[in-house]
Amino acid sequence: MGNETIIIADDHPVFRDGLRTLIEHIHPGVAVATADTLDGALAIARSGTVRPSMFVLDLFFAHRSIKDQLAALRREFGRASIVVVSMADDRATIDGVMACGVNAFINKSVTPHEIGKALEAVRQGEIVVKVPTPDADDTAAGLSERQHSVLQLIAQGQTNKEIAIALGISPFTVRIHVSALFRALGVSSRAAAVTKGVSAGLIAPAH
Amino acid sequence: MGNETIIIADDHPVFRDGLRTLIEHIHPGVAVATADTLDGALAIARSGTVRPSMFVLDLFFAHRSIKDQLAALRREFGRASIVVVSMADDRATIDGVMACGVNAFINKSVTPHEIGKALEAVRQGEIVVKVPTPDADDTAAGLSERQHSVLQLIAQGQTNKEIAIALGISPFTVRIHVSALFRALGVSSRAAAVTKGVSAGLIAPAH
DNA sequence: CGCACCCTAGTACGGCCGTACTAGTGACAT
DNA sequence: ATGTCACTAGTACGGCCGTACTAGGGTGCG
Repeated sequence: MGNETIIIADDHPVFRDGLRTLIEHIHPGVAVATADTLDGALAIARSGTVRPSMFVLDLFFAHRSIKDQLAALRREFGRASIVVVSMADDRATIDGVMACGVNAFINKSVTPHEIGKALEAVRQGEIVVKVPTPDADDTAAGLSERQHSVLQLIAQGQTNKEIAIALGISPFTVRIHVSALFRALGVSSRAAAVTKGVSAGLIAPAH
Repeated sequence: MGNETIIIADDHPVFRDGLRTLIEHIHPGVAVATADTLDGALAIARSGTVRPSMFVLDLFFAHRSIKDQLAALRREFGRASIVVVSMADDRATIDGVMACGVNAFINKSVTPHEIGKALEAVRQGEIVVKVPTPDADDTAAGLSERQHSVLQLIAQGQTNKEIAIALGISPFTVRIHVSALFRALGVSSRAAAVTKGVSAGLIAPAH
């Protein structure tokens, strides 16, 4: 039977151990390996005689997102489930991660019981997104879709002209969105908008 | 003997439980209570017959910092140790928290063993700052002190003129620092500098 | 239908931004 | 003492920013 192997990668030891205990409790019999880096997890995955059945990965390692490496991981371990856990709970981050072909996104504020249920659902083949406050569509606090896009591009340091090209609209229109965005956030500069956006969980310090 | 009470408050259940297990293991006999909000922790603290000997508090609850409430907590529970745990590890955040009169700041990436040692040291009356990479004085990656100050003020959305007033120097000099800062960060706009600073852990999305 | 809201586009204007120069001071190391 | 580096101050200039107007099209609601 249980030649299942689950690999956990998280650079927060307490959370990592908690996750391990949790999985070993709900899935007795499966082999659980842990690592504190994505590379460590990969080393374990490639060295084993059996391929891992599931990855449980933190999205951020030392402030760096592993989002760019998820697609490659998906290709290399086509049969394995990939579960991403993260502090983030904003729509943009979740969408970006799910678009990489992972099986689940679970916020770290979710209770162990809920995490267990989610992992079980993933094992059954389900695609799962689990956040503590289940509001899948409140993209932002009063921000329109366009304003949210503009905010993300502003956070990347793009000028109005560059944003216009990126969105395929006129620079004049971009200005409208920028002004409306500032009004919505209660700020009056790009820099302030970025900090406000980060602290409000609207955007993530990507890359 | 052990009429000691330790109260843990963290909105991440897995981490919270891990912390509880850790403390119960190294300090068998103490009463450990947990809450998922600061208010919950306060309710426990005020209702108990004995005053808690130690608080272990997450700095962020649902993106909101409890920094503003630390000083009041310090006043109300003068005899208790206050330990702040957080994802953050930047100098600005740590300094801000320590200035509130807490006994310790521990980053969540620190190993359970190190956390245990730190908590023990706090119980002995020590002031402890524990981060995974123990470099208490590399304020920033190549940024001078002035550049770091300027970056923080930029993140607050302040103009060069406002920064000049805040630092007591000429707006012209501020420009010099801004340009140098951009060069150091490899960006060319204030907004990009903020995201870069956040993702590099140089600044925290305060308030 | 009228109203609200979002997105679009443009003009005008004052102001701030960011860079490139020059130039002086103090600290610290070789 | 010579060089390096951080910090200070100023001038000049092109460009981008943010706001305030006008103005039209689309969608959904009562």
